[in-house]
This record gives sequence, C-alpha cells and structure tokens, in this order.
Amino acid sequence: MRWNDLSEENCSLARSLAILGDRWTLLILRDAFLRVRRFEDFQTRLGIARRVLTERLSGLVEAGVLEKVAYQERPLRHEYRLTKKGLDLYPVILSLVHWGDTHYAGEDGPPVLHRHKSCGHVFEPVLTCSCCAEAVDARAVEVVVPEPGKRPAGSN
Amino acid sequence: MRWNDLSEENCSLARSLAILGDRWTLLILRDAFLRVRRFEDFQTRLGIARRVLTERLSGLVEAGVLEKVAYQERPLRHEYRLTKKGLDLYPVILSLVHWGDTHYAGEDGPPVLHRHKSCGHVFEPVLTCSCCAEAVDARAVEVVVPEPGKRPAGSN
DNA sequence: TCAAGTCAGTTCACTTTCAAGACTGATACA
DNA sequence: TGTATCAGTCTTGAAAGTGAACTGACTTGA
Repeated sequence: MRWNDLSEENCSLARSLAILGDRWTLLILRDAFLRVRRFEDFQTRLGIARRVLTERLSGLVEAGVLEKVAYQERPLRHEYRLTKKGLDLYPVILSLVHWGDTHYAGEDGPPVLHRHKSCGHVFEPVLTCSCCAEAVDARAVEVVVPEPGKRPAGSN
Repeated sequence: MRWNDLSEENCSLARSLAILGDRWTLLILRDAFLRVRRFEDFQTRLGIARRVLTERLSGLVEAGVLEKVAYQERPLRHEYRLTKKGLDLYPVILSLVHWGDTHYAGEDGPPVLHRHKSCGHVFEPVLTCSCCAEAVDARAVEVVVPEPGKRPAGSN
C-alpha cells in the first residue's frame, strides 16, 4: 500500500496517521504545544533536515492542524500556530508522553511533569468514558460497527 | 538528527516515537488490538510489504510491546500478542481514533463506535486529571521540570 | 556604505528506506 | 505427486530522508 492511499481508508486511525504518522510530525507538534512557532526554532530544537521541516509544516497547514500567521512585514515572516484542530491533538501527545514516562523513565522519574492549573496538582492523564467517567482500558471496550443508515449523532 | 538518536533524547515523547513513530507501527498495533495475531493476517489486512512487516514485528517484540508465542509445532508457528506494555498503548490508539473521528468522519458518522462494557454505553474517550478527574486540555496544563534530586514517586 | 547577521526557505548530492513481487522451506492435505 | 498454508527472505527500482551549502529579503552596527 502506498502512504497516500491511507487517507482513503475507512478507518479513523488510518486517516489520523495519514497526517501524523511519520517520523517527525508529532515531534514538531510537541514543540508547537511548547509554544515553538518559528521555522528556525523548530529546526534548531529538532535538528530536522530543513527540507523535511518545510514539507511537514506545509503539510500540517494544509491539513488545518497549524496555521501560518504573519508576525512581521518587511521582510514578510510567518509563524506556525496550532489551530483548534491542532489543539485537539493534545490527548494524543499527552498519552504518548505518559506511555514513555511509564515505560522509559529512569531512576529520577519522568523528564517533565504536568500540572493541572485548575486543581493545582501534578497529575497523570487518565482516559475515561464520557458516559460513566470510569477509566477505560482495552479490555473494557467493545468495537461496534454502526448500521449504515443510522447516524449516531447523539453519540449514545 | 538520525532516527536512532531519538531514543537517547531526554523526552518521553521522543522515546515513545523511537518505537511507534514510523508509518506502519501504529497500524499494526491497531490490528493487534482488534485481535489480529498472525503474520499473514497482518500482511493481508494492511497490504504492507512483507519485509517491512517482518522488521516492524520484530522491533515491537524487541521493545516488549508484542510477544511471540508459539501456537503450533510442526511446523513451528508463532503469533504476536500484545504484552502489558502493549496494552498500555490503548489510550494512544483511542485518542488517535477519536481525533480522526472528530475531524474526518463523513456524513454517516465515524466508521466504528466504542462501547464501554461496564456501563454498556457507546462513549467517547475523555482525557482527565488523575487528581481531580476533570477533563484536561492543552491550555489547562503547565509543564513542570522536576528538581533533579527530588523523585516524584508519589506523583503529587 | 559595507559587512555581518537573521530568517525562511531551496537546491544538490548523496544514503536509507520502502514497495511489490518472486522465491524458500517446513509441513499438511488430497 | 501436486497443491496449499504460513512465515518469512531476497531482489530491484522508486521514493523519501539527510546534511550541507546556497538564496533572497531584509535589519543592525561600525
């Protein structure tokens, strides 16, 4: 299968990965969540080849994950900011970070901690059910293929 | 930066991506969560090049995400199963699926729904704070670099 | 006014990885 | 004996990535 065919698969994971599933994109987005916004800053922080960075950034803009905003004229310069769609990726990033923390943290614990501003505490992300608020894991979930005509607009 | 240097970065996301961050691995794991276990089944379902599949599966085994278990002798045949470490990736997969559902579902809604067995309802995954159980998003979180000596064993 | 610096790319010459399909070897089944 | 299954390996051309130098539109400082 070619990579570009992935976005045509009828699978939400495949469609997400068509945008995010290469070696650099999620690292770029990690930095974007850390408020990195400029080409040169991404490049120095990541050590990514400039051509690849150009391609990834414009791919993300095209996908609506980042937007290119002029921050000065003369010379015209742009920066890349997360859109709403990009901000929606936070659970993905945080889950990945948490998995890394759990399985690869050394003796001194994870490299960074996350503090929840509204309650003030350092926390770990927990994935829960929107319906009963319990934590969910793989074994607690069943996949349901919806009937074609029936739109699950209200979600339950 | 070379790809192999990534696992030496002091960043949990980079370390996670050193294992998961290529074009195929998360798709392989999606199928693993759908109880696909055999080489031939992965290959047919994904349309992945056989050599790449071989490499990815053995990489995942080496990383401890999958384990290779003999399911018959004569001829000796193995299957690949998610380990605990692999099952821990469920939030990552589910978050990616949910992002795809949110932004790429067509008129008929997302291609599959998820039912929480214990409450019986179709649900959406919500990332919450382990401390106050509120939903968290990017703006509600502050990154804290822990002091070197101080181990955050108790987590808050 | 001239040199140096900044920023956001582009170009080029390579190296690495991937895709597609044929092939292999152990065994079962008819 | 011939075909099928399974889990790979091998080969070859195509695609993507790497690193370093280069470009162009400015700004800054001497």
